[in-house]
Amino acid sequence: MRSSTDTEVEPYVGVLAMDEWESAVIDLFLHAASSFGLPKSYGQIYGLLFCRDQALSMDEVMDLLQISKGSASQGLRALRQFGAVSSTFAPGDRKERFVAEIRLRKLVSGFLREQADPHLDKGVARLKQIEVLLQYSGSKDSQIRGARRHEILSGWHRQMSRLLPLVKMIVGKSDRLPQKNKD
Amino acid sequence: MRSSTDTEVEPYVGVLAMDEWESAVIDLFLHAASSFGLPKSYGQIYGLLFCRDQALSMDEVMDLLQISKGSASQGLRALRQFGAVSSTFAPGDRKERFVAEIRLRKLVSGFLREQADPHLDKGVARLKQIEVLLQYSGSKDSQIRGARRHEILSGWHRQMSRLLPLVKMIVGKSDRLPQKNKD
DNA sequence: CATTGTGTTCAAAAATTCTTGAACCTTGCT
DNA sequence: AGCAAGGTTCAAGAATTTTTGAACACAATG
Repeated sequence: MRSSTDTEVEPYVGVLAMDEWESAVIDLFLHAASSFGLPKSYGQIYGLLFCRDQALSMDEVMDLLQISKGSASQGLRALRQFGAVSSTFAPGDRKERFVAEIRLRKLVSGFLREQADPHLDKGVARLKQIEVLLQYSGSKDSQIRGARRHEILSGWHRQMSRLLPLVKMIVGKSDRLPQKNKD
Repeated sequence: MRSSTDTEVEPYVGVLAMDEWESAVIDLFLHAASSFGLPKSYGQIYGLLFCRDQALSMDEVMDLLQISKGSASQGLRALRQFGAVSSTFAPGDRKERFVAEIRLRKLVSGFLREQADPHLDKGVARLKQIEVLLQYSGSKDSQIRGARRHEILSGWHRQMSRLLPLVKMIVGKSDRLPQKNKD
């Protein structure tokens, strides 16, 4: 009574349905994702997994969220990269199943690792590049001005480099809730 | 020797030219902007102003950056909103002139104020909405699961609300460089 | 070793976001 | 009031990003 080729003549909310509150949570993460500059589908996928107690397969994600295979595959891969979902292979089953990471510390540090750290690294290279160009600079005046700007940027870079680890620390404090904490 | 209707038959890098290091700085901010989810033109405009000692008019920004009137206008408005640029009216001149805010603390707090704070506020509303939907929820089981998720999200929200002011504080510390500091 | 179940890739389509520029305000000047 | 300079708006076009789905790869199974 739940073959997956059910029909396509009607709205088809999926054989596997969601509660309204789940849709609201998914919507919340959809908006959160796009405000972080991530594709909306990433947010949806994370949101769905966040709501569920048991791990879901890619098929279930596609079905519940009504998204394509490609989106599901790419989204799950990216989320795993961030450390926002982890996967398990149920013994005796070929399907990979996914669960959401719900420890804020892990989410934040994964996000920073993937998004902020690379930028800081590229920043170093860019600062060096500016330093080089400064030599060729037109007037002496411009050279001095450029040197000042370079100092400022270096200072900013240094501060950001200090801030990020601090954020990772702070967010970790008192992460646990009254509920069970499988750490 | 520097009329603004000069020619349009050649590449036209602008009568007002930039040094190479300035282009590199502008490029740096262009990338930074898009990694913050802001339009690239915002980054370019900020970068240009960041490089300069004297305030620039909108015309000069358009000319140097080769961007349209609309982009310049909107970009400058948005940057002012963030507190990333400020404008002055030179006495006896109708043109508005712009300078970049160089203090990292100001930049960060402006960004957080415009981007993060609104999200936290909307978050409160969303949490309430979820709480409501929870009542209608299908099974008792789903209701309990939903209540747990609601708790988790509330905890996250609380932590983020604590973190942001802290970040604003931390970035402010030792903002000044060897150079003069007009604070 | 052909087949089936699972998941990945990637070019093309769809959706979204950014930029442009012409029309339109507003203000100050004569 | 008429005019011109300075700036804003916003619909349309351009550019970019996201999603899709069909083709592909891989491994386990009969």
